[in-house]
Amino acid sequence: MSEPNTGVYLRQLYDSLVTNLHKELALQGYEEITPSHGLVFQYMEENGSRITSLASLAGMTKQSMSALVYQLENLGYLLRTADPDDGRAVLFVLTAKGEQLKSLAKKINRSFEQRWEETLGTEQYTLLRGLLLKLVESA
Amino acid sequence: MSEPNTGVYLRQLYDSLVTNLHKELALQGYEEITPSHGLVFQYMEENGSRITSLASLAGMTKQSMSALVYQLENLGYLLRTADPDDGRAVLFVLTAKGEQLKSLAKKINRSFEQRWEETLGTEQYTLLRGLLLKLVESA
DNA sequence: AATTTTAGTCAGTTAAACTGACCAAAATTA
DNA sequence: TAATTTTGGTCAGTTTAACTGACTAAAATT
Repeated sequence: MSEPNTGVYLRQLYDSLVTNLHKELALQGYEEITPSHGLVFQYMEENGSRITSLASLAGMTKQSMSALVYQLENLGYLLRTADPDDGRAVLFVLTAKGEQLKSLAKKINRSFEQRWEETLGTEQYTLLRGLLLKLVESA
Repeated sequence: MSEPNTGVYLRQLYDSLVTNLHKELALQGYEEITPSHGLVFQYMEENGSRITSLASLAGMTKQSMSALVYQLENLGYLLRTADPDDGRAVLFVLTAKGEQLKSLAKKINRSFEQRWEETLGTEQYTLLRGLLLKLVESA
């Protein structure tokens, strides 16, 4: 193979992060949590989110997002409440269990990224993040 | 949301690359090619690859890889030949159509990355690639 | 008041992975 | 060299996570 494209690097790094996260979560008893559940935690708003808004943030259909939140609700990570302002809508909020998982996941990812930071040095790692952010924002 | 982790950036950028690639390929008539087919093209060796080796490089089971190469064979991108040195094995090689697709995909990705390079400037983009490579290699 | 849009569900489909059981050829070991 | 184990691959069936289409009811618009 000649020069691998940047995409190959991006994918490998992202995969290693996700694999690590779910391996660690499984070790700590959260075996039922899958990568796609992560999207829900990532996009949940403080005072509750609607399926439609989660779906649009995560870039998937509301039917698919509906399935994800239904699973998380049944597993006790989310609570379904009625939206006081809109009789059609449903608001989901994180339960205590949900908050716990979210902060554990954050911790696991932070410590994994710590290894990246150590590999490059803090300065270079900050630089890397800045460059990535610039690309994300330019899209 | 507070500071997004680096993984979020990596995923967004990778997704945009893949989405662009398959949108462009579809426009040029390769609608039948899916992201997972890309793994085959990425890991194919010059003088033919075995299912087992492709599977291991791509990090999936041989059954799954078997399905992918079967599809690509039926679509005319791969040719199945017997391995002269091993009666159990099968060698797949790219057909002319397969080579064409591979080089088109490369071109599309290169020009997409070109936009990233323009956003950051060549120097910073080279730096970014170097940092990513360092992380990939440290794994 | 009638119509259209929006939030969400139900039902069914598809894509892409998985496991388990198996066969035949090759490699290893006794 | 014969018996056993490993390896390359297939077949059959399952699972996960997405999808589309058709629908209901509430809200917003005309």
